[in-house]
Amino acid sequence: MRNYFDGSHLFNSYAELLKALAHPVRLCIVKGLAETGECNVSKMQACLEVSQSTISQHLSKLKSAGIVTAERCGTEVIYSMANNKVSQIIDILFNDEV
Amino acid sequence: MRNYFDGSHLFNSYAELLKALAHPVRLCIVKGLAETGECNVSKMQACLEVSQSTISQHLSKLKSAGIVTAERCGTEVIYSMANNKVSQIIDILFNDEV
DNA sequence: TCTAATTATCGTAATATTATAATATATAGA
DNA sequence: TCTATATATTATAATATTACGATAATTAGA
Repeated sequence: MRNYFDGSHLFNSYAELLKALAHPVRLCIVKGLAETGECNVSKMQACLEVSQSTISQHLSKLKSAGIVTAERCGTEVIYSMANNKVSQIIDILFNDEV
Repeated sequence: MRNYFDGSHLFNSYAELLKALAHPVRLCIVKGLAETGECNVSKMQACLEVSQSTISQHLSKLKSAGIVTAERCGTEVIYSMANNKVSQIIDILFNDEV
Protein backbone atom coordinates (compact mmCIF):
# COMPACT_ATOMS: atom_id res chain seq x y z
CA MET A 1 0.00 0.00 0.00
CA ARG A 2 1.40 3.37 -0.98
CA ASN A 3 -1.02 6.21 -0.81
CA TYR A 4 -3.51 5.53 1.92
CA PHE A 5 -4.24 8.35 4.32
CA ASP A 6 -4.02 6.63 7.64
CA GLY A 7 -6.01 8.96 9.77
CA SER A 8 -6.39 6.09 12.17
CA HIS A 9 -3.35 4.03 12.93
CA LEU A 10 -5.63 1.25 14.15
CA PHE A 11 -6.74 0.26 10.67
CA ASN A 12 -3.17 -0.26 9.59
CA SER A 13 -2.29 -2.08 12.75
CA TYR A 14 -5.24 -4.48 12.66
CA ALA A 15 -4.92 -4.99 8.92
CA GLU A 16 -1.36 -6.16 9.58
CA LEU A 17 -2.59 -8.52 12.26
CA LEU A 18 -5.26 -9.99 10.00
CA LYS A 19 -2.84 -10.28 7.13
CA ALA A 20 -0.49 -12.31 9.29
CA LEU A 21 -3.36 -14.64 10.07
CA ALA A 22 -4.72 -14.77 6.53
CA HIS A 23 -2.91 -17.80 5.16
CA PRO A 24 -4.13 -21.41 5.38
CA VAL A 25 -0.89 -22.74 6.86
CA ARG A 26 -0.60 -19.98 9.41
CA LEU A 27 -4.27 -20.26 10.28
CA CYS A 28 -3.79 -23.99 10.85
CA ILE A 29 -0.75 -23.39 13.06
CA VAL A 30 -2.55 -20.77 15.10
CA LYS A 31 -5.69 -22.85 15.49
CA GLY A 32 -3.54 -25.74 16.71
CA LEU A 33 -1.79 -23.52 19.24
CA ALA A 34 -5.10 -22.11 20.40
CA GLU A 35 -6.33 -25.63 21.07
CA THR A 36 -3.28 -27.34 22.48
CA GLY A 37 -1.60 -24.42 24.17
CA GLU A 38 1.85 -24.99 22.70
CA CYS A 39 3.73 -26.96 20.06
CA ASN A 40 7.23 -27.37 18.65
CA VAL A 41 8.09 -27.08 15.00
CA SER A 42 8.61 -30.80 14.32
CA LYS A 43 5.12 -31.66 15.45
CA MET A 44 3.70 -28.92 13.26
CA GLN A 45 5.59 -30.37 10.31
CA ALA A 46 4.03 -33.74 10.95
CA CYS A 47 0.57 -32.26 10.47
CA LEU A 48 1.29 -29.78 7.71
CA GLU A 49 2.58 -31.02 4.41
CA VAL A 50 4.94 -28.17 3.78
CA SER A 51 8.71 -27.92 4.05
CA GLN A 52 10.59 -27.10 7.20
CA SER A 53 11.80 -23.85 5.71
CA THR A 54 8.30 -22.76 4.80
CA ILE A 55 6.94 -23.51 8.25
CA SER A 56 9.79 -21.64 9.85
CA GLN A 57 9.08 -18.62 7.71
CA HIS A 58 5.41 -18.70 8.55
CA LEU A 59 6.25 -18.93 12.24
CA SER A 60 8.58 -16.00 11.85
CA LYS A 61 5.76 -13.96 10.38
CA LEU A 62 3.38 -14.94 13.18
CA LYS A 63 5.99 -13.99 15.75
CA SER A 64 6.65 -10.61 14.13
CA ALA A 65 2.94 -9.90 14.21
CA GLY A 66 2.82 -10.67 17.93
CA ILE A 67 0.48 -13.59 17.41
CA VAL A 68 2.80 -16.23 18.88
CA THR A 69 5.85 -16.39 21.10
CA ALA A 70 8.74 -18.80 20.95
CA GLU A 71 10.79 -20.43 23.68
CA ARG A 72 13.79 -22.60 23.06
CA CYS A 73 13.95 -25.90 24.92
CA GLY A 74 17.07 -27.82 24.03
CA THR A 75 17.19 -28.24 20.30
CA GLU A 76 13.51 -27.62 20.01
CA VAL A 77 11.62 -24.35 19.88
CA ILE A 78 8.21 -24.31 21.45
CA TYR A 79 5.62 -21.88 20.18
CA SER A 80 2.53 -20.67 21.97
CA MET A 81 -0.27 -18.16 21.54
CA ALA A 82 0.44 -14.59 22.53
CA ASN A 83 -2.54 -12.58 21.34
CA ASN A 84 -5.92 -12.67 22.95
CA LYS A 85 -7.79 -10.96 20.11
CA VAL A 86 -6.49 -13.59 17.72
CA SER A 87 -7.60 -16.35 20.08
CA GLN A 88 -11.07 -14.86 20.02
CA ILE A 89 -11.03 -14.62 16.24
CA ILE A 90 -10.07 -18.30 15.98
CA ASP A 91 -12.91 -19.10 18.28
CA ILE A 92 -15.39 -17.20 16.16
CA LEU A 93 -14.18 -18.84 12.97
CA PHE A 94 -14.01 -22.42 14.13
CA ASN A 95 -16.11 -22.81 17.27
CA ASP A 96 -19.20 -20.79 16.55
CA GLU A 97 -22.50 -22.03 15.20
CA VAL A 98 -23.62 -18.73 13.75
CA MET B 1 -0.16 -20.42 -2.69
CA ARG B 2 0.83 -23.39 -4.80
CA ASN B 3 1.64 -26.50 -2.90
CA TYR B 4 -0.34 -26.57 0.28
CA PHE B 5 -2.02 -29.83 1.18
CA ASP B 6 -5.46 -28.67 2.12
CA GLY B 7 -6.64 -31.54 4.21
CA SER B 8 -9.21 -29.16 5.60
CA HIS B 9 -11.00 -26.90 3.20
CA LEU B 10 -11.91 -24.63 6.10
CA PHE B 11 -8.39 -23.24 6.44
CA ASN B 12 -8.40 -22.13 2.83
CA SER B 13 -11.87 -20.75 3.08
CA TYR B 14 -11.27 -18.73 6.25
CA ALA B 15 -7.86 -17.61 5.08
CA GLU B 16 -9.59 -16.12 2.04
CA LEU B 17 -12.11 -14.40 4.25
CA LEU B 18 -9.40 -12.92 6.47
CA LYS B 19 -7.35 -11.87 3.48
CA ALA B 20 -10.30 -9.94 2.10
CA LEU B 21 -10.55 -8.15 5.42
CA ALA B 22 -6.82 -7.60 5.85
CA HIS B 23 -6.39 -4.22 4.26
CA PRO B 24 -6.69 -0.86 6.05
CA VAL B 25 -9.12 0.61 3.52
CA ARG B 26 -11.32 -2.48 3.46
CA LEU B 27 -11.18 -2.76 7.22
CA CYS B 28 -12.31 0.86 7.49
CA ILE B 29 -15.16 0.29 5.05
CA VAL B 30 -16.32 -2.82 6.88
CA LYS B 31 -16.09 -1.20 10.30
CA GLY B 32 -18.17 1.69 8.99
CA LEU B 33 -20.81 -0.67 7.62
CA ALA B 34 -20.84 -2.64 10.86
CA GLU B 35 -21.56 0.57 12.74
CA THR B 36 -23.95 2.39 10.43
CA GLY B 37 -25.68 -0.56 8.80
CA GLU B 38 -25.27 0.64 5.22
CA CYS B 39 -23.49 3.20 3.08
CA ASN B 40 -23.15 4.24 -0.56
CA VAL B 41 -19.85 4.65 -2.35
CA SER B 42 -19.79 8.45 -2.41
CA LYS B 43 -20.03 8.68 1.35
CA MET B 44 -17.21 6.20 1.71
CA GLN B 45 -15.10 8.32 -0.61
CA ALA B 46 -15.67 11.33 1.58
CA CYS B 47 -14.05 9.51 4.49
CA LEU B 48 -11.32 7.60 2.70
CA GLU B 49 -8.63 9.49 0.85
CA VAL B 50 -8.32 7.08 -2.04
CA SER B 51 -9.61 7.29 -5.58
CA GLN B 52 -13.08 6.23 -6.65
CA SER B 53 -11.59 3.47 -8.73
CA THR B 54 -9.66 2.09 -5.80
CA ILE B 55 -12.68 2.10 -3.50
CA SER B 56 -14.76 0.37 -6.10
CA GLN B 57 -12.16 -2.34 -6.47
CA HIS B 58 -11.96 -2.85 -2.72
CA LEU B 59 -15.75 -3.11 -2.56
CA SER B 60 -15.66 -5.65 -5.35
CA LYS B 61 -13.23 -7.74 -3.34
CA LEU B 62 -15.37 -7.51 -0.22
CA LYS B 63 -18.42 -8.55 -2.20
CA SER B 64 -16.66 -11.51 -3.77
CA ALA B 65 -15.63 -12.67 -0.32
CA GLY B 66 -19.24 -12.52 0.84
CA ILE B 67 -18.47 -9.85 3.42
CA VAL B 68 -20.82 -7.22 1.99
CA THR B 69 -23.79 -7.06 -0.33
CA ALA B 70 -24.73 -4.34 -2.77
CA GLU B 71 -28.07 -2.94 -3.77
CA ARG B 72 -28.58 -0.35 -6.44
CA CYS B 73 -30.79 2.59 -5.61
CA GLY B 74 -31.06 5.02 -8.49
CA THR B 75 -27.57 6.03 -9.51
CA GLU B 76 -26.21 5.02 -6.17
CA VAL B 77 -25.17 1.62 -4.91
CA ILE B 78 -25.72 0.92 -1.27
CA TYR B 79 -23.50 -1.56 0.50
CA SER B 80 -24.22 -3.39 3.72
CA MET B 81 -22.76 -6.12 5.90
CA ALA B 82 -23.48 -9.69 4.91
CA ASN B 83 -21.28 -11.83 7.13
CA ASN B 84 -21.91 -12.41 10.79
CA LYS B 85 -18.49 -13.85 11.59
CA VAL B 86 -16.88 -10.74 10.16
CA SER B 87 -19.17 -8.54 12.25
CA GLN B 88 -17.98 -10.41 15.31
CA ILE B 89 -14.35 -10.04 14.29
CA ILE B 90 -14.80 -6.29 13.87
CA ASP B 91 -16.34 -6.20 17.30
CA ILE B 92 -13.40 -8.04 18.82
CA LEU B 93 -10.89 -5.80 17.12
CA PHE B 94 -12.47 -2.43 17.81
CA ASN B 95 -14.93 -2.80 20.68
CA ASP B 96 -13.15 -5.03 23.13
CA GLU B 97 -11.08 -3.98 26.11
CA VAL B 98 -9.03 -7.14 26.32
C1' DT C 1 -32.13 12.13 -26.64
C1' DC C 2 -28.50 14.70 -24.12
C1' DT C 3 -26.19 15.42 -19.97
C1' DA C 4 -24.70 14.91 -15.29
C1' DA C 5 -23.97 11.90 -11.49
C1' DT C 6 -22.60 7.56 -9.69
C1' DT C 7 -20.27 3.40 -9.85
C1' DA C 8 -17.60 -0.37 -12.30
C1' DT C 9 -13.99 -2.18 -15.27
C1' DC C 10 -9.61 -2.37 -17.79
C1' DG C 11 -4.68 -1.86 -18.51
C1' DT C 12 -0.48 -1.22 -16.23
C1' DA C 13 3.45 -0.43 -13.26
C1' DA C 14 5.06 -0.89 -8.58
C1' DT C 15 5.30 -3.67 -4.70
C1' DA C 16 4.42 -7.71 -1.70
C1' DT C 17 3.86 -12.57 -0.82
C1' DT C 18 4.92 -17.25 -1.45
C1' DA C 19 7.51 -21.73 -1.82
C1' DT C 20 11.73 -23.81 -2.72
C1' DA C 21 16.60 -25.08 -2.39
C1' DA C 22 20.74 -24.25 -0.22
C1' DT C 23 23.03 -22.95 3.67
C1' DA C 24 23.65 -21.41 8.42
C1' DT C 25 22.95 -21.65 13.41
C1' DA C 26 22.20 -23.80 17.88
C1' DT C 27 22.04 -27.56 21.08
C1' DA C 28 22.81 -32.22 22.97
C1' DG C 29 25.26 -36.33 23.33
C1' DA C 30 29.12 -39.66 22.12
C1' DT D 1 35.54 -32.10 19.27
C1' DC D 2 32.50 -34.52 16.07
C1' DT D 3 27.99 -35.61 14.74
C1' DA D 4 23.08 -35.68 14.58
C1' DT D 5 18.90 -33.17 15.40
C1' DA D 6 16.13 -29.13 15.25
C1' DT D 7 15.27 -24.71 13.63
C1' DA D 8 16.41 -20.27 11.15
C1' DT D 9 18.08 -17.53 7.31
C1' DT D 10 19.14 -16.24 2.57
C1' DA D 11 18.54 -15.86 -2.36
C1' DT D 12 15.41 -16.31 -5.95
C1' DA D 13 11.68 -17.08 -9.20
C1' DA D 14 6.74 -17.26 -9.60
C1' DT D 15 2.60 -15.27 -8.46
C1' DA D 16 -0.59 -11.99 -6.24
C1' DT D 17 -1.90 -7.50 -4.63
C1' DT D 18 -2.19 -2.69 -4.96
C1' DA D 19 -3.22 2.07 -6.73
C1' DC D 20 -3.83 4.88 -10.48
C1' DG D 21 -5.70 6.90 -14.79
C1' DA D 22 -8.68 6.26 -18.46
C1' DT D 23 -12.79 4.66 -19.91
C1' DA D 24 -17.21 2.23 -19.73
C1' DA D 25 -21.77 1.37 -17.93
C1' DT D 26 -26.01 2.68 -15.56
C1' DT D 27 -29.52 5.72 -14.10
C1' DA D 28 -32.16 10.08 -13.50
C1' DG D 29 -33.72 14.24 -15.08
C1' DA D 30 -33.99 18.24 -18.51
